[in-house]
Amino acid sequence: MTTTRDPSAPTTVDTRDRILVAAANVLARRGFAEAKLREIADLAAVRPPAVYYYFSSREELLAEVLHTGQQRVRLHVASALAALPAGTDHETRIAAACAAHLSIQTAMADFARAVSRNIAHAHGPAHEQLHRESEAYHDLWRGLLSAAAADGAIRTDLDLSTARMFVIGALNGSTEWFHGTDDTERLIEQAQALVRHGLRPPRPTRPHRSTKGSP
Amino acid sequence: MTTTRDPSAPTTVDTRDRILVAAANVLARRGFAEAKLREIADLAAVRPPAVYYYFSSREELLAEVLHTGQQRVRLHVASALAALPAGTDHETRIAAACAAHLSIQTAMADFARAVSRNIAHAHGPAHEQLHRESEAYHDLWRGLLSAAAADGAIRTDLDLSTARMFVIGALNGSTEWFHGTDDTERLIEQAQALVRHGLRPPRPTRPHRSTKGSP
Amino acid sequence: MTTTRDPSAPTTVDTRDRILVAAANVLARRGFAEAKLREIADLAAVRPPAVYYYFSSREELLAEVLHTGQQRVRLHVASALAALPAGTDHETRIAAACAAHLSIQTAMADFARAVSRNIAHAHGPAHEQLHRESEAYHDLWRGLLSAAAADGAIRTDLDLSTARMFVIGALNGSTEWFHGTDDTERLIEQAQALVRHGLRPPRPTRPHRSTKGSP
Amino acid sequence: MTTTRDPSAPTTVDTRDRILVAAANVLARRGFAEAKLREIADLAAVRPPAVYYYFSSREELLAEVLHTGQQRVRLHVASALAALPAGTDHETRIAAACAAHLSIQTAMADFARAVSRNIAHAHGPAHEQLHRESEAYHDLWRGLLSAAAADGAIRTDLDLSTARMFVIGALNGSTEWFHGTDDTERLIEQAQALVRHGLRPPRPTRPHRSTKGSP
DNA sequence: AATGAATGAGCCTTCATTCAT
DNA sequence: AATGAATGAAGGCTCATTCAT
Repeated sequence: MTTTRDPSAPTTVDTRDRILVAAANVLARRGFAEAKLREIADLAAVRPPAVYYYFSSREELLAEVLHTGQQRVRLHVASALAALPAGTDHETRIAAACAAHLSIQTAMADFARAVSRNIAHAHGPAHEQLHRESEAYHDLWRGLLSAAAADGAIRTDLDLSTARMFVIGALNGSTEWFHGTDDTERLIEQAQALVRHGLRPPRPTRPHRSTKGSP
Repeated sequence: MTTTRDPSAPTTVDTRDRILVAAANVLARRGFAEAKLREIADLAAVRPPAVYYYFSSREELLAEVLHTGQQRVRLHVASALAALPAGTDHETRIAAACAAHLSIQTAMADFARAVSRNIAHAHGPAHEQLHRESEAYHDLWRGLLSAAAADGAIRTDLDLSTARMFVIGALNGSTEWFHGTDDTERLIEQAQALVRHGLRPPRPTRPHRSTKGSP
Repeated sequence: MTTTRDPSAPTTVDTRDRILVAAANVLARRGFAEAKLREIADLAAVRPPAVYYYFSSREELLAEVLHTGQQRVRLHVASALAALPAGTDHETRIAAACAAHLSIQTAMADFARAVSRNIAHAHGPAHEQLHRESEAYHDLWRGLLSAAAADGAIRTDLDLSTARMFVIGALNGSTEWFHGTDDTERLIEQAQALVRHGLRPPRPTRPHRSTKGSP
Repeated sequence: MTTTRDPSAPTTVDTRDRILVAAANVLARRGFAEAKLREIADLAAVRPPAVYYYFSSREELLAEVLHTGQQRVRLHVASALAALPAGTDHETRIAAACAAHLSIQTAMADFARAVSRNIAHAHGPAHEQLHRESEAYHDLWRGLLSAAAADGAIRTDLDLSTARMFVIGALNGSTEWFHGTDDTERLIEQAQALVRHGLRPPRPTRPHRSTKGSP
């Protein structure tokens, strides 16, 4: 009856990760309250009590999934923007942010879905952390858009806040209908096209050499 | 026997409705699995067993909330489109659909949120129904966009399916950040602007000669 | 929405009886704890609260079913014995008791089964009454057997108490396997044969000089 | 590590068995629907959820009690018959079956009562199993009686089916009135006497020429 | 490093019963 | 004479969590 483990099998570190990944999957599929420790443990090939060796509670495990999912997206987008050559025009920067968001979101689909499908119902201590991280991501976009607007790269009839919410909402929403098996490049192009034209002023932005050039 | 009703003496119809509305609220705030009958009953000012006088189970109650939420949006949008004068141009029709969607979504915020926050986790018999209704709504938009595209009212680089998903996703997503206390008219204008420019071809849509030839 | 009743329909008295008969049926089929007021009411074509117009509680209703079932058997057997000509021999009297028991038991199958299947689990105030009535029936048989024994009509190796329990047990047990559609006369003959030979002493009882002369 | 077990430290096996035995007792006393998990758990000295560690549901637990109760009786009677010397005469075989039945029934009184008092109300999946096991036991007796009848060891006026039902019914019925504190040997003798004479033909069974011819 | 055994807390659901009508 | 509406009480079951090992 002893469940001897293959010595060559994943070590401790792997187990913690297996549990985290399993939790992301279950959390995405079932939702917060329906993400049972039993199903997570099954998926991670351990018994439920094993979870408590790595996480102090179910709540903490799920919170880590959500936080990881959120943070990775923000960091990935931030990296992508940082990697752009200095002086890259606003439209391109925004497009790059879209691409990075969709790219990481697709690559970490379970984590991304875990976030988008459960953040609304988060409560307790985890809620604070999620809110902060979310705010950080929005700050990133806020900067992106206000810089663009300052350079006249966004139509003046648009409210930057509202536009930002719609754009991020559209990107996040794609986890619900876009699946990894589809063509991610194409998804990105479409999103970029919609966003670019949705925000772009009547006349193409002058390549930004400054604030406002005179005609 | 007076014509005025004693507000403290709810009738049958009121009770069922109170429970449904309460369920929508709790379902939106807590999520499917955390929508406890106890909280719903408290909100409806009845004792939990009373729910079973009107609904055969918690599951059925919540399913009705979701179905109602979905259906109302679709019917409202369909009505709005039907009310447009024959020959209305495509851009205007799409804008009207956006307006109707956001308008009803704001008016029935709890139901709308109950849907958008829980449809991903629906399972069992309810899932089927939700999927069907959702499909019907997408059919509506599919028709809207393909008719527009056929008349050259949508940029040719756009994939209609993907564009549709992004647009509907963005509209639905607004339940998460737009609150009834804000200015709904402004929200609608912003959404319409984003969608209009996001989809519109380089040159303004030919004035729609569409239906009837010009004199 | 008014459920007007056909004036020619059964009157009050009938309703009470319908409920009682329905209760016997449900009690026999489901058992005490599973005999739900709802099913009884359905069968009696009334709504559950109507039961309270005729009976003070579910408990009382079910108790009346059990008591009625028990009492009718005893009274029927007593009548049958009383109807025998004075001086009837013991074997014949016992056979007559068997016949009467099986006969009424078959005729009131639901009541009889309600009793035999539930008396063991009776508790509370009803238990007392059932026990008393049961005791009265056993007294009847006690008298029957001890009179027979006194006249040498029962084998001396038999313990009258034990024999009585076995005989009554066998008769009652037949409700479980004998159904009204079978041949009741044949059932009675078989039971009489078994009991007669089971109790009879090696040499046929001297006819007590009564009915039949010897060949 | 000592060979003596600490009575206050029940092992797994003990717990499951304690629960089963407790369930038999409660099932016998209260009946199927009134056999509350709480009372069973109390009797087994565990908390109610512990039951679910060993049984998948209350229904399954109770079903196992009933099945065990039925099966043990059949197996015990079958063993007893198998242990008889080849060529044992029919009357003796039938008497041995009666003895074995009453003996095991007394030894496992709670299980036996659980069966006899609840089998009539069994329903659902459990009913099937109970019916099959019951049928197997009746098959055993059917063989016993028809073999006897074939050798002229049973009165020809008896219907074997009906006789079998009365006999088994009488034996089973004794759980209701015979208690372990009474003299089981005496009970068996009485039952055997009743059955023997009830079935025996006018002239003693021809010795069946059984094992060894008389000198 | 991980588990078998067990439990406290809590929820859905059923049901007998009440009461105004 | 009978019912629609509603409820208090109670039970089965699930689940996160603990702890000795």
